[in-house]
Amino acid sequence: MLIRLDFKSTVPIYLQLRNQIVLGIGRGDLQAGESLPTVRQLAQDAGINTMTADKAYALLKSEGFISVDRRHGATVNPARKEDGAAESLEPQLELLVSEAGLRGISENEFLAVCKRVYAHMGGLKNRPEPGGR
Amino acid sequence: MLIRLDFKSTVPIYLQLRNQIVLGIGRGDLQAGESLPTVRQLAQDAGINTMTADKAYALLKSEGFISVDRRHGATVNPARKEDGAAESLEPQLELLVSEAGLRGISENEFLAVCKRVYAHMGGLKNRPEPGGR
DNA sequence: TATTTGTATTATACTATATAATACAAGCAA
DNA sequence: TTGCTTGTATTATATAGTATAATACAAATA
Repeated sequence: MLIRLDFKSTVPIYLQLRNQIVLGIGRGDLQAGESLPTVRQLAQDAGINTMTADKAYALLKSEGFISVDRRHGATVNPARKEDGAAESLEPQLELLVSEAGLRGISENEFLAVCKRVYAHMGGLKNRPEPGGR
Repeated sequence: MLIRLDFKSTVPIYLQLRNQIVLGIGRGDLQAGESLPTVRQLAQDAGINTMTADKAYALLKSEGFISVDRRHGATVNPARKEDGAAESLEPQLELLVSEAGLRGISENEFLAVCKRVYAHMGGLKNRPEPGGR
């Protein structure tokens, strides 16, 4: 998967890296169970320090999005239902909705954008059962 | 409007301040045309430095959300339609949707949360016409 | 005229971020 | 076993963002 970093951005590199990987999973570029490059490989490809790449992996690991195993390297975790996940979305959405409103975006427009985003994010289709092979 | 700051947070104070004001507008606590406290008043109320409060106002001003006039102080701008506003939402929503997906939230659940948020955000109801006094 | 306003300047301190240079134990391949 | 790669940790250093304090000033107000 191609990682693109913006060194001019105010967003820290390790966070950009983490976000790109999350987006990669959302888009379907990265599948559950798939291996991620080693921290050294990733750091070299992106032209950054090993510890910065490690920081991104550590964050993803702490969020439960990837598993790091010395034998298999880092692998993508399958989506798993977290308690109160929907509720924890609310604060972020409240801010986003408020900003959108100030920019003249109506509720219907907002929902339309959400649906449009889902339409081209093939990575997280509703999986029927986690047990399904 | 009550401003609540978390000094333990990694989110900078000036950003928390800016977000709280945006949320206040979204909720309806602050109406278009309404005056905001002076930077000195706000700084004193919140127990922070004047320049930190100023930084929040400067940001809100640069975003076009408030107007600062030496005669009337800072006032809330009415929502105005920006070109490409809906499109600029997409990157943020893509990330949020990806994160939600990884936390086991389906598209329908996500949309339900959006609607729930809109339901209790009275501040940005679809105004019929900007000219409608 | 005196006060309050937004805004700017300077200096200082703290923290987060990023890098470099190593180091080490666990696992793997020869 | 030996050598290599892995994730991870440590230490040191540099830079930038954030926050504060102490002033200052012109514009506007009372």
